[in-house]
Amino acid sequence: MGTRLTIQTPADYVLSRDVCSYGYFVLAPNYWDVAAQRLHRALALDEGGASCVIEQTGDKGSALRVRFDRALSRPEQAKARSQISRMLRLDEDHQSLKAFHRIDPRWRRSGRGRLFRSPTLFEDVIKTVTSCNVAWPSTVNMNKRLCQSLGEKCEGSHAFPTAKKMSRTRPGTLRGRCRVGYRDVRMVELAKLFVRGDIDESWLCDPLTGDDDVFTFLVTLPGIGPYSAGNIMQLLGRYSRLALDTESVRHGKTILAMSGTDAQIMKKVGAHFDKFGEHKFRSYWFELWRFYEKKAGPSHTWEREETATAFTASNF
DNA sequence: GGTAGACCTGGACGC
DNA sequence: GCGTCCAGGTCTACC
Repeated sequence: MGTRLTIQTPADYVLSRDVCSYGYFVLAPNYWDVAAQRLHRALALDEGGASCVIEQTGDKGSALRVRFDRALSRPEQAKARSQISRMLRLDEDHQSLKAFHRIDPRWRRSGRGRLFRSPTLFEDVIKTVTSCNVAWPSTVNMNKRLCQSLGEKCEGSHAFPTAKKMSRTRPGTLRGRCRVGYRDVRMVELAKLFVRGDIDESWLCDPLTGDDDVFTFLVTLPGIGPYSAGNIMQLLGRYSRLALDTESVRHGKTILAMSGTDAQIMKKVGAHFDKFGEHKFRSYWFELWRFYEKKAGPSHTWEREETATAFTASNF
C-alpha cells in the first residue's frame, strides 16, 4: 500500500484556484483531473519516481490529502512534503499576499495571488526555456517528451528529469527525442550548472538579495534572456518585474488599447504596471489570466488536451 | 546601446 | 503529400 500524507494549508488556500493559476499546471508531468478536481503528478525522490494524487476534500483552508503509488521512506516523505509545498506555494508569505490585495484590490474577492510552480527550481528553469520562441503547443510537447524520455518511470507516468540526469544527456538526444531544437546545448549546460552548485537557490531566494542582483545573475545563464529572467523571478516569488513577450504586446493592444510598434507597446505595458510596485507581475498575470478565462471558461475546467493547449495570441 | 539575422519546430497555407 | 512561410525569445556580430 502506498504512503498517504496529510498536508496543512494556509487558511485561505483553495487547491483548484491556486493550482490552475499558471500555465505550468498543464505541462507534464502535471495533470489536472477536471472531473475530480485533483492534481496528479510524479515526483523524483531518493529511491526513484513516485506518482501522487493531491486533493482537497474540504472547504477553503482545509488540509490536502496526498496518496502515493508506493511506500515512501521517512526522508522521502519529508522531501515530498517540501516539493509539494513549493509547487503549491503553501509557503507564500501571507503578509505579501495581503500587501498585493491592498495595492491591487481587484483580486481580493477571488483571493487570487498564488502562482503555481514546479517542485524544484531546476524544473521551473527548464520549463521556462521550453516556453521561449515557440507556440504553446510546442512547449506542451517538449515537456511531455522530456518526461517520457528522461524522467524516472513510475506507475502510469514519468517524473520530470532531474538535473543530474539531464546533465549527463547528450544534446543530440534531447534534440532528437524531445524535439527541443537549438535549446539542447543550453539545457544541458543549465543542468550542469545546477549539479555543480553554480546556481545557488538559497541566495536567489534570500530576501537580503536584491531583485536587480537576481536579474543580473539570471541573464548570464545560457538560454536565459530578459523574458526568461522575469519569469524565473516570479517563480522565485519575486514579482517586481514583468516577463514581457508577444502576449504582453497582444494584451497592450487589445485590452489596454495601446498603440505603436511592438517595442513601444512593450515599454508602455511595463510602465502601465509600475503602479503595482513589487507586486507588478501578479497584477499583470491575473489580468492575462482573466482574459484567458473569459475566452475558455474557468481554468479549473480546462482539459489539458483541449483548451489548455490552445491559449496563445494566435488562437485568441 | 541598438539592431539584423540565425537558430529550430510545428502549424497554416497553397499547390 | 510536398514545399514554403511564419511565429516565437535568445544570442552573436556588427554598427
